[in-house]
Amino acid sequence: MSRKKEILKTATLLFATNGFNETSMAEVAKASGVATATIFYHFNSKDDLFLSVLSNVKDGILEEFSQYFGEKTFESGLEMLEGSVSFYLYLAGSRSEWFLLLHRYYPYKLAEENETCRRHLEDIYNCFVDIFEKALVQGQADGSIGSLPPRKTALVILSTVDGIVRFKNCNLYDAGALYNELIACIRKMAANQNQKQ
Amino acid sequence: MSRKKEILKTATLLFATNGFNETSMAEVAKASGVATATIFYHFNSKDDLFLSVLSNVKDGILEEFSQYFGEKTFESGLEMLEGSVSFYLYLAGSRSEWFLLLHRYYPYKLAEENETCRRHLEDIYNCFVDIFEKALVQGQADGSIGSLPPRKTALVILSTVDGIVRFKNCNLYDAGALYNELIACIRKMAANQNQKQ
DNA sequence: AATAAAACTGATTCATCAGTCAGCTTAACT
DNA sequence: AGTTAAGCTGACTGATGAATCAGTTTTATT
Repeated sequence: MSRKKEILKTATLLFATNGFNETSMAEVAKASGVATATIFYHFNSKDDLFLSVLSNVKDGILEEFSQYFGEKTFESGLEMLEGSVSFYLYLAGSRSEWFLLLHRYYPYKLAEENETCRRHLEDIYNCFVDIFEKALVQGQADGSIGSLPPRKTALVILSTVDGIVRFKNCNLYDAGALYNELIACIRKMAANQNQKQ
Repeated sequence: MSRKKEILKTATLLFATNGFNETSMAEVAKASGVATATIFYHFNSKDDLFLSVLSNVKDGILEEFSQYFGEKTFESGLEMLEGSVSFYLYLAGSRSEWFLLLHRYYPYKLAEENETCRRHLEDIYNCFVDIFEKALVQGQADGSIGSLPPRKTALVILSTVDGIVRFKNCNLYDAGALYNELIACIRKMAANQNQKQ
């Protein structure tokens, strides 16, 4: 792996686990096995490094989801919804550094003044909401999902799933222990209640 | 107001809006209209100041909820659940600094090594979950709420509501715009589906 | 082999910040 | 009025951290 990629990978992990302001460039350098000045050769500033990290995370998330939905087919919109939620939780476990990073405050703070950062975050969250929305719309077409506003309901579902991941990241409650109840709640919330399955 | 309380109030606001590590003691001092050394006269360290802030927030939250449930009575468990959710959202708006603080990462980081911090956070989240759980149990007794595990379902509901507040705090989506859908989702999720109202 | 460009680094700079301390001011009590 | 303690402060310290820069090493090209 090139030095630049090595630095990016290390920085992602450190920013995610310890936070942006809590991580010094010297730490990133040491953990990457390079001199501090080397980081500044590859990245203009600490913020620039952060934006590259975030861009990488975005690419990773979009890639993972497009791959999952490229391979998988679903019997109904409701199943697609459940699959999406499950995959979100799976990803939050296997690529926890991505979600830890997104559950810190720094990205959103930076987004207030930085167009690029704002766009990355929008892309990521639109990806999430779009997927849930698509499942809801498809479910309404095939009759597995009841009548409800798809975009806003997708946002409510995202906040539920995202909230559970946050609980895990903050050591408040284990996400795995809530998996069955989460799926049950989402099913009741979305399923077409006139048509018993 | 005593100087000490003035400092606490200012620190709460600054830690909430800018973050703990992003706020210097000099800033807190200036915004409180005292000398930096004065803060160290009243508080042993920056962490000690933070713990006092968190303790204050805890007292405020517990007080607000006990007051709300002391005044209000509900026709059914389902109505109590909806009332609780509404009050949570109302509080997250009127006392946004409390919830901003709780949506930062520092408290949870500190909780890993600090018993007092951990206890404060547990008290706060137990307060939230207990309220939702109590509503669910009551609703199951009066028939307004269906059969579901109350504690875990309460946690799922908390993550939904908390997730929506986080979206608002991160400027991702307006909580108010999702209010109706949130209530609708929670109703479908919890309501006794055999007994149409 | 010579040359140029790219990659990398040690040493340094300048700013910031948590925390200290010696001494000053105010309030309370006798 | 005198005494004491609590409240408060300006000036300082030592540590840390982002960023710079002059110079060295490596790589690619001719």
